[in-house]
Amino acid sequence: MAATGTTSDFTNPLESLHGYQLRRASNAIMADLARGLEPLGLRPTEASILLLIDANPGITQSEIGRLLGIKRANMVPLSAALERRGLIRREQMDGRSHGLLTTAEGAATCDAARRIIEDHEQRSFSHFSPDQLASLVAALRAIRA
Amino acid sequence: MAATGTTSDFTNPLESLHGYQLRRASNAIMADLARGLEPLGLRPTEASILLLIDANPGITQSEIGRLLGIKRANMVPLSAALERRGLIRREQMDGRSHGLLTTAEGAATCDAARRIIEDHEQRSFSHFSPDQLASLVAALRAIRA
DNA sequence: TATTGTTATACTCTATAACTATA
DNA sequence: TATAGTTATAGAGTATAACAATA
Repeated sequence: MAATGTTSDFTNPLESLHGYQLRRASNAIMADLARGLEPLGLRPTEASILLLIDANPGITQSEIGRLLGIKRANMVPLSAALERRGLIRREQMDGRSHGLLTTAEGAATCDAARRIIEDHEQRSFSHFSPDQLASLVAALRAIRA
Repeated sequence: MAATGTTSDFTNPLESLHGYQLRRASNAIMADLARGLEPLGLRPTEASILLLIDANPGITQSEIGRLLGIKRANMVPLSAALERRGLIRREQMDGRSHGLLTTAEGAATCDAARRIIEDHEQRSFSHFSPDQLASLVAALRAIRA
């Protein structure tokens, strides 16, 4: 075959691996979302934490970590950054734990993030039929568990 | 509801996002594969490079990077580590590029990696029907593009 | 001019160990 | 004893900018 540039002259044995396909798709999706959120100064992880606090006022760092699969220790700089930027605040709970809440600015930023995420989801997944999407999500949930 | 520990008392708005499901599934899969490859002293990225060299003797670093989505600059320490361990060797091509080849030990390690990866794929994806797997791969490829 | 390999560097995410204070 | 928050640290992966040598 002539080197037209449309295909590769190399064989990629990874392409037949489902795990590889999953990783490449995930990386592509996350990179696109990161670009979308950039104007807000939020990374995907920070946005996910903000959404979770907004939906669960008073939730603790540890609880967020459990829900999102983020280690307790790694939650510290993440929530500290959101607090420093005035997007969330802390409220003492029982002496060893604080509940997290969005500030007015945080709630507004959260709304903006939600719109960007929705737009991103539309762009990324609107090509699929409802049936295809349902079976995709079912597969992804099964893989996670 | 009583706090039985079987469900969460919190609402997770991320769960309805396909991108989030994709990332969590990808992270779970890659963590499992990393555990499987650990006895070989290979990380998933290193194993993927080794497989690609074994399937394409003489392939260059830059070509591998293009196929796997790894930047040229980031390929340097990766192939250097494989060479230092005696799993691959370089062969001068045209003065500015070298072809990469697996050594005998590298080919053997590659075989072992392939077996571990196959086992991992079986464990992770054998629950799905061929139809489900085909539509999953089609979806993941579409998302990547 | 474009490409290969390289160095240097920084950022994001993840992981573990260990400590304090509180329940 | 278990949990919440924290500090310190390390390791993967990814990103950009810049350079020399070569095509």
